[in-house]
Amino acid sequence: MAATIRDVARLAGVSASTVSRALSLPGMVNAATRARVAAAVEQLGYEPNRAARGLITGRTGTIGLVVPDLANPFFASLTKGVQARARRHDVAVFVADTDEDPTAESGLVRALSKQVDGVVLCSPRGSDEELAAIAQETTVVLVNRAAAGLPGVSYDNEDGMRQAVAHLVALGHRRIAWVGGPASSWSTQHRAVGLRNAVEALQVELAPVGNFAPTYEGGMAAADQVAATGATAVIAYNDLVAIGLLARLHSRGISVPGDLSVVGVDDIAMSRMARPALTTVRLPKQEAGRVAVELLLALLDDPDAASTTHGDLHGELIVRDSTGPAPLK
Amino acid sequence: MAATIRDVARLAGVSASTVSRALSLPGMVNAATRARVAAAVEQLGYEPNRAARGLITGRTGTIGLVVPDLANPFFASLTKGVQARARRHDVAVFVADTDEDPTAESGLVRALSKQVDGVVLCSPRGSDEELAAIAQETTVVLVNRAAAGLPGVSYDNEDGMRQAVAHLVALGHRRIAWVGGPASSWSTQHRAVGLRNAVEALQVELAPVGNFAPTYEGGMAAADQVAATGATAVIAYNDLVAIGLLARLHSRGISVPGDLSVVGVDDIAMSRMARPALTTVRLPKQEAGRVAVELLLALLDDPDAASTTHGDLHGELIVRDSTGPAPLK
DNA sequence: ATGAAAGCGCTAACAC
DNA sequence: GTGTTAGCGCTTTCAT
Repeated sequence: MAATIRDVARLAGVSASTVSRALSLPGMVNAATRARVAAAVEQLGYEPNRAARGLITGRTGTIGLVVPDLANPFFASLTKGVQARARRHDVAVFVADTDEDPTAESGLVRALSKQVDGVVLCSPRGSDEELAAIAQETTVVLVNRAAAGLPGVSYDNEDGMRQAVAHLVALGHRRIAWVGGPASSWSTQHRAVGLRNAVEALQVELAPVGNFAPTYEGGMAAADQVAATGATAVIAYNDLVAIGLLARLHSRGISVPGDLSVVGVDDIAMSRMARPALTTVRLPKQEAGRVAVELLLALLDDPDAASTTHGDLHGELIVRDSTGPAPLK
Repeated sequence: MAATIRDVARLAGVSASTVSRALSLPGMVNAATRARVAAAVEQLGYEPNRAARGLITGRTGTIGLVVPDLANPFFASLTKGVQARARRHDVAVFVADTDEDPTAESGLVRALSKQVDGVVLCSPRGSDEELAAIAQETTVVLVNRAAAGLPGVSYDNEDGMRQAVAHLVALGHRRIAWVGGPASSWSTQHRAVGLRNAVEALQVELAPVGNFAPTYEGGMAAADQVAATGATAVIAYNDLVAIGLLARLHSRGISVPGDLSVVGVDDIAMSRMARPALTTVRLPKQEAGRVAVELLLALLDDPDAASTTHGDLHGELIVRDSTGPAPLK
C-alpha cells in the first residue's frame, strides 16, 4: 500500500494538516518542521493522492485534449506539444480523437469535462453557438479557430498566405491557383481572405478551384482542375493536398516546378520527403499546443484573465524545390 | 454545481446507498426502486464523481499510454487505436510521450502509475529487468516487445520478413540487402532473425548493412552502403528508412525498382505517397492498440488471467511500385 | 431489499 | 505556526 499523509505525519511527529501545508503552502510552516516533513516524505516515498485532493479542491490536475484525428501528423505534433508542456506543470492529459466526426465533438468534450479542469479543443467544426455552449459548461481553449469571445490560439493565416504569394510573385508568377480545404473550416476561410488581399496588393490574379478534402486524395482530385486554370503556380490548403497534387501532376506529365510551382501549408515531416521537396508555410504545431496549455492553465488560475485570452502564431515560408530553383522563364 | 448521489437519493426518496447499488449492482435492488432511481438520475443528469468512487474502490477508470514519439505515424495510429477502444469501455487514457528518451521511460510509467489502473507501454527500450521492475509496481501491457513473462502484444516479425523475402525471390532477386534499425530495438533483432531464416530457406543471399536510426535520415545514410553491396533488392527496418533510401538512391541516379527494389515495414500513410509507391509489410497499428487495451482491462479484472497474456499480430505484404511492376531482367 | 454509519485520503476553516 | 474538526462524494460493511 502507498503511504498516506497520516503515515508521513506520524513519522514526522506532526499533524496531517501540517504535512499538507508543508507541501502546498511551504511559507506557512516553520523551516524546521518543514525539513522533518520533507525527510518523512522522502523516506516513505509519499506522493499525495490526487483523487483525494481533487475531491476537496475541485481541481483534478488534469486537462483534456480533443483532436479530430490523431493519425493526422498536424494533430499528432500538436498533441506532442500539449502533452510535453502539461507535464512540465505536472498536469496529466486525457486525449480524445473525434475521428473527424463533428457530431461527436461536443459530446466528447462534455464527457471529458467531468474528469478534467479544462479542455483544449482543436480545429473544432461545430458552430460558434455550440462552442459557446460548451464554454459555458467547462473551461475551454480553442486551437486553430477563433470564435467570438472564446480564448484560443490560432495562426495568422492571412500573413502566411501573403508570404506565399510574395514568394511566387517574386519568381515571376502572375496567375496563382488556390485549392481550398473544407468549406466549413475556419482556416480555409481565413486563408482565402489572406490570398485575396495578397493578390490584390501585388496586382496578380487568383484562380480558386473550389473546396476539397484536406487529404492526399483531395489533392489528386484537384490537380486536373488546377492544370486547367492556366495558372503557373498553385497554393494548396495544406501539405497533404499539395502532395496529392504533386502525385497527380506527375502522372499527367506536368513538371513541378518546371510547368507549375506548388506551395503547401503546415510543413509536416512528409513535405521534406516529397519529390520535389515541398515549399510550404510552416506552422508551429507543437508551439500551438504549448501556448494552448499555458493559456488554459492561466485561465484556470484566474478565470477572468481577459488580457491573455488569445494567442496568435505566425507561419514561416520554407522554400524548397517545388517552387524553384530557377525563376519562371 | 453537478448533482451528487444525495440529490438523487432525496429526489427518489431512498438512501444514498440504494442509489449507489442501483447503479453498480442493479440485481440487488427492487425493480420498482431501481426505476425511481433511474428517473431521478435522468432528471438531474447525475453522473457519479469518479474521483470519489476511485478513492474508495481503488480504481480510477483510467489507463496510461506511454509511447516513444507521438509524431511518429506508427505510434500516432497506435494511440488512436488505444484511445478508441478505451472509450468503448468508458475508460479514459492519459498519453505520455518519452521523446525517444529511454531514460525517461520508467520514470514516466511510475509517475503515471499513481493515477491510473494500468499502463500500456509501447516499444520500450529498457532492459528486461527494468520492465520487470515496473511490472512489479503496476499492471503493464507491453506493445511491440515481448519480455519474459510480461503480458503484451507484438508482431510476428519473422513471418513478415518471410513474406517480404518470398516476394523478392519470386521476382528473381538473389541477393537482398537489409538495413537494420537501432541495435537495441526488439523488433530489429527479430526482423533480422526472420530474415536469416527466410534467406536460408529460399537459398538466397542476405547482405546486412548495419544499424541505422529508424528515420528518413537513417535511410539516406544507409543508401550508399546498400548500393555498394551489389544487392538487387533491399529490405528496410521501416517505411521511414525505406523512404530515406528512395530519396538518396534517386539523387544518386539509381532507379527504383529498375536497378534496386525497395521494401519497407509498417505501411504508414506516407508510403502510398512515396515515389515510387512503397512495397511494405503492413502492420496493423490501431489493432495493436485495441488488443493492448483489451488485454490490460482483462488483466485488471482478473490479475492472473494467464491464458490471455500475450497477443501476436500478423503483418501483410502490400505490393506497390518500389518492387515492380516487372520482374528482374 | 434497504438504511445508517463509517471512512477512503486529503484540505480548509477554525481554534489555540 | 500548528492541531483539531469537519467534510468533499462515494461505496461498503453491518444492521434491520
